[in-house]
Amino acid sequence: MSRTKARAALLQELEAAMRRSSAQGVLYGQTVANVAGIANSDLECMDILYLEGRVTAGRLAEVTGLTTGAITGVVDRLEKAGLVRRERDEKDRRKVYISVVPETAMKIGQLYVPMQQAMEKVFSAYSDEELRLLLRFATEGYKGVLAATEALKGLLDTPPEKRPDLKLKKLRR
Amino acid sequence: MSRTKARAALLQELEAAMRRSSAQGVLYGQTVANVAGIANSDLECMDILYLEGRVTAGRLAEVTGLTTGAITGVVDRLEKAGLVRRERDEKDRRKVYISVVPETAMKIGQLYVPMQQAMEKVFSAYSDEELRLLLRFATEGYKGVLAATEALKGLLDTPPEKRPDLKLKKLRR
DNA sequence: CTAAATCTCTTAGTGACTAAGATATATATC
DNA sequence: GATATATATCTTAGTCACTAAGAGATTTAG
Repeated sequence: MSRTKARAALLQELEAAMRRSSAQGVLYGQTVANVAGIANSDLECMDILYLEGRVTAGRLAEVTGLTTGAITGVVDRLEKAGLVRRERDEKDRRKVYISVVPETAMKIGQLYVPMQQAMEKVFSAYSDEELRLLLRFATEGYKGVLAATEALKGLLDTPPEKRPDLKLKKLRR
Repeated sequence: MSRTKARAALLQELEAAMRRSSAQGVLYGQTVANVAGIANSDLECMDILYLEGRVTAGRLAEVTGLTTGAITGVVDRLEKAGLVRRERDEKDRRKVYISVVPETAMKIGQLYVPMQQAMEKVFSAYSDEELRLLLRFATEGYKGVLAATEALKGLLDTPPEKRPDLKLKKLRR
């Protein structure tokens, strides 16, 4: 087997492995939402709030791909559960900032403990240098996926009949 | 800063980076489902079928965490779209095997091309040895997440009042 | 042969979503 | 400063995928 062929096989295995683990990651998230008793998108928004800090309702819609109307519902539910707070922007009173209530949100955070422990255990087998490689990959991978998402969204804006031969019409509900 | 503290910081960064990229992965999947015009769970099932091959309806329910009733709906929609076929098991006629229709499912596969291209580009910057490290990590990470999911599911089966101090009752709808 | 178990499907009801438009506030133009 | 347009969120009506419960079909155990 040639050297390049070995690499191709490696890449394919890698793709499958990543697909599998990311699928399992999705299932973990679903389980968290289930245990917490909140909807999946609600948890997704909590995650965004955790990563981005205080964000506007519109920004949540933008990032999640939900309509602003749906976000109103998400925030209503999260607010009722005491997980977030609505705060009107004093400078631009149309805007509503959503921020987490740390004391309550902590309880959600605890549901990630099994995951963190599992990952710590995995990480413990790697040297600092190896971890830096993984970090580099995660960072670059994120950018790649982000770009790919934008590319794919581009297809949505292209009128269906002009899309490059996917012929998806028959698949639509 | 001590050596262990540096590592702790590295681990934290790594966790954030992985969280971000996996969240973006979820969004990519949502976009695929959107462009294809199928529901999110329908796509998830297509993914499972791709990874596991021909599986029973019950197995789909098990892996996705949906009820068997919901799976009936998923398979109905996928079958109507021509993406899968139902096949009764001749040996045990209660079972229904679901298998993809390759010619049609290919069209869904094409929606992953932007992602594959992005990842190829990322991978191209790594040596074979580095890729092997990534593969090892993806494989171990999968096992870790799988175990963590099971651990978390365990909480669901524990009666709420016996759960280790999460006090989630107030969060339930 | 009967009872229990297993696997999928059906039904009724619920909840989260979209599309469209209402409301409130901000910015631009005259 | 008044009017028109733009922006940000919320409301409403309708839709679709989900769950819970149980029915139907088949297999396995006694």
